[in-house]
Amino acid sequence: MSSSSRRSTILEVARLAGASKTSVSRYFGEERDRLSPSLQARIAHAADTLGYQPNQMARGLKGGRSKLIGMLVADIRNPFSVAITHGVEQACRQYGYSLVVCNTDNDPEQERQHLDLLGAYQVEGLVVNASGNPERQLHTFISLGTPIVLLDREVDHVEAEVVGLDNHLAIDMALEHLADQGYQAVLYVSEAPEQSSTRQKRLSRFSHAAEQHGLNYATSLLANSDSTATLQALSDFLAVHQQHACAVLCGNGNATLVVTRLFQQLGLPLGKVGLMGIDELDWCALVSPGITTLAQPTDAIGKTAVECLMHRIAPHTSAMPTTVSFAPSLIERGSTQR
Amino acid sequence: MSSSSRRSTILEVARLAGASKTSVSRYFGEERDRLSPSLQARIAHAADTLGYQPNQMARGLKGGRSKLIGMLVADIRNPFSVAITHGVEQACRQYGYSLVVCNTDNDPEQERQHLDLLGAYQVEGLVVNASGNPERQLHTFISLGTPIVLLDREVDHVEAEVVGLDNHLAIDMALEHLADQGYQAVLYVSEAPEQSSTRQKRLSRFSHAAEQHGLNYATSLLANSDSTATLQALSDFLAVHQQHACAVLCGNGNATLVVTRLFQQLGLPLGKVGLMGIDELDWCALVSPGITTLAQPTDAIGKTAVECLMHRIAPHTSAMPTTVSFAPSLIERGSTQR
DNA sequence: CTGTTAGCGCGTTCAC
DNA sequence: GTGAACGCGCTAACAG
Repeated sequence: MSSSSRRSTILEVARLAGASKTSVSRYFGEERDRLSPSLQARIAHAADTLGYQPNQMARGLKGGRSKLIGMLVADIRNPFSVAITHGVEQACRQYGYSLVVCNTDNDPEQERQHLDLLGAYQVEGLVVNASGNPERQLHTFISLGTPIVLLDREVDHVEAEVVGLDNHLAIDMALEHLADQGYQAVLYVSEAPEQSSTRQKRLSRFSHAAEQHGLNYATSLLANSDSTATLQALSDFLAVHQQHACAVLCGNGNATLVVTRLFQQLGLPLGKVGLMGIDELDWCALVSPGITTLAQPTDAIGKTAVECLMHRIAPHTSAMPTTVSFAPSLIERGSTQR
Repeated sequence: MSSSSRRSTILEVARLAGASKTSVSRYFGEERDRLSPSLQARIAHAADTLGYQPNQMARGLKGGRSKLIGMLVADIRNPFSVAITHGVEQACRQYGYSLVVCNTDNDPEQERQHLDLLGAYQVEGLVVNASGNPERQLHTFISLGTPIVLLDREVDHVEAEVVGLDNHLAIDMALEHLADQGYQAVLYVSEAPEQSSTRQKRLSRFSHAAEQHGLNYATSLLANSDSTATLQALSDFLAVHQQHACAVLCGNGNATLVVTRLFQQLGLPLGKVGLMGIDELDWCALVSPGITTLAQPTDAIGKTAVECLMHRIAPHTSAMPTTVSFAPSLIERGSTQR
């Protein structure tokens, strides 16, 4: 049991190859060109028979190059977050970095802890989908020269690139589609906007744009784990506007889930009462006649976030934009077909 | 810009506190009792004003204690995997460990790379939801004394705890439920079982148990990205057994998704033709009249996996079981109501 | 092209 | 209780 044969070190490889530590280090540090072919071969062989692998910890110690990117995710169970994370991870790997994903479960306290940890592991860059307002900690990263990218949510007083959806455009597209389809009254359902700049933007844009389109409208905020308030808001809305064609616009995937449940509880006919959501979900096509959504380009968002980081890690001097917003794409289904 | 004020070191804290490195080290190494109260206060203050944080890299270098757990996930976009990952992460944090999650996208090559990386970062334990058969690499971890836990999928020739669902029980429960509901013929739809011991077990148990229950049955394997073969299999099955009450049992969440789409394509009435799936999904209640599922205790599975690791990292001498299987819970809905 | 010499920041004896 | 000295595995000068 547990023979526990130590991991072999650079020194052992060097000895076995009849070379010096430096040469071995160079061999693994992408500087092979500087080594004679014969030396390379000897080192390669030695490393192979010893099963040697450079110790990243030690490596990071010297140059501060941990080859680690940290990512903070507010809610890993949200399919949208998962999709983004997937994109971020792919991009990191492509650049030779590994990703440490920390889920905060929307808890600022966990967020703080995780940020400390990521600092302790010397991450070279940070992708932050904030759940609170960890200003102070983010500032220490910034003052340490560690690049930060904000994902989907801004953080007060923290200047960093913000990568995400073009929220104004998304709301505009949604309302335009709903208006085109002949809906005259729209209820916007959102999760609590306090901690999310994105939710705030969508919400405020909604009122603005709804007026522009000459639509009747109202908004409703989702309580944490109880949808009765929204149920009430929904039936009230339908009652008030019974002579109009009504629709509900959901601010994100979770809202869509909750509202769809409410539609079923109330026995509302999808389409007759319109339903549309921001964020595409696996099952939107399955709830007949299908739920119309605005899909976010999650891979592009994730990839862009990492690219921002890389530009700052190895400064390309090219000035980086301060905000990168992507356009959603409309996936039209029966739920907005009257 | 980028004032880049270095991260402060233990030495600086020591100086500012008028103490020695050792004392500071002890202070952060859970040996505070050995320090005089006044010293503790001085160190605390110094560390605080300097914003000091022990460098995990350097820490790990000496004793090999990276305080890192590595996790390999075959498909991070599968909600089931996400749920498990969530459980694993929670448990790690609880034990003071951080989790490095690596997604392999079911690609053995990525799996190999990620394993090398995790090794390089000196993870103290490994939770593996394998996508290939990385025997060799897992063995080097084992011979290095790094504990491994297999999640949901076994790996040939690798002896390690396997944590997951009790697959036999799950299939038995499903068939019993279907039989109880009066279904007489069941089609089992599974993803390709080659690389997954779990899929194999469910599949083989299915035939066995179906016979025991005196059911007519057949199986169909899902092609990667094309469901026409399964569509064919499904209609054939229904045609052959048209005088029987038919049902489809889906081997996992993805199968459920695909089959539900097929039901809609074929206009099959849910319930009239039964549908049941292993893995609970957000939307199973939404596709009316609801899809009956067997839910896995994902948090418990994740937590147990980490506990196995911890038992081996800090040996409690208590012998650990070699397999931990959990029972699923039946969530009954309209799709199995004739 | 290659080897030598210093540390990186920290934990750990072992003395005081 | 406390501090000095050494070494973890590696990279970065600086030689040769």
